Amino acid sequence: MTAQRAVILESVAHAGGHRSAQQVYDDARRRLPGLNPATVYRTLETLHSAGLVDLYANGGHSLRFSLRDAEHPHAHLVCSSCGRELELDPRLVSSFGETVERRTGFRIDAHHLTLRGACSRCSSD
Amino acid sequence: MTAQRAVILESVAHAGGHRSAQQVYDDARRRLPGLNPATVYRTLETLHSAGLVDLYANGGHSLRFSLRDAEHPHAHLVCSSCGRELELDPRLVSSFGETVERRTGFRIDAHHLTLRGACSRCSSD
DNA sequence: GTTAGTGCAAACCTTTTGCAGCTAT
DNA sequence: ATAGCTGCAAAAGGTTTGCACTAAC
Repeated sequence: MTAQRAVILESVAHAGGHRSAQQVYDDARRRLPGLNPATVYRTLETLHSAGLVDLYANGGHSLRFSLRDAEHPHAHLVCSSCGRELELDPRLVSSFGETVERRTGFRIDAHHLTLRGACSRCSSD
Repeated sequence: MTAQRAVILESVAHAGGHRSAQQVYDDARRRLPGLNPATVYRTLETLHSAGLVDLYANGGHSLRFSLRDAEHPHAHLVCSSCGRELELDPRLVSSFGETVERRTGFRIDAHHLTLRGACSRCSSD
């Protein structure tokens, strides 16, 4: 565990996670000047393989990273129109996941669950 | 409606949809040599605005396109391990969607619903 | 001395943009 | 003439790779 990794992991943990690589990079570099983007990506990949960090795609333009929290899987609701992101009650996610598994045998990875649609503000327009 | 658009639309419709821009491009160019990637993207955007084509992000590395089928929204279950794709009973999707909307005000776009996880075969390993 | 991690720069892939030419009204 | 599409080439944004250097066991 190097200084870079510690700083990067802290940055991911920061703000409850859900940060883009760019955000992690900016944040980490503030505390560790000279840090390189490649290091950020490589480290995030390493942390992901180690099961410490989740990654998912929020809309095709960048990867997102968050601390893994095995006890509390959650879904992301991404508004296609304004880009706002909300989190969905984990219980809703798990009960849906259980229903799907019962019916199809398919086990949804709740850590990667990203649902697109329209948030309350945008759908009322 | 130009020749390019017809060919691109056909390519999207092909194989039940869910194709990357690259797949659409390769397929369309086979029938219309000289076709340009920029034209594919611009046309897909146009078709999307016209409500003929859906687009969504599948895994962060490329956009996916499919024919819009307003009558039969469906979710896709993509196995992260073997790549197999299953379709999910639309009724499960809509009831989940209704619950989410009741609780959060967020209206999930069922046309863009792609869930990753492990299929029955792979999760029993 | 071997292995793992880092910085740097360059490559890469997907997507977007500027511009000139063409086609059909 | 005008407006809309297209091809081309170049740019843009995000991510990955090759390579040499350093630090740690």
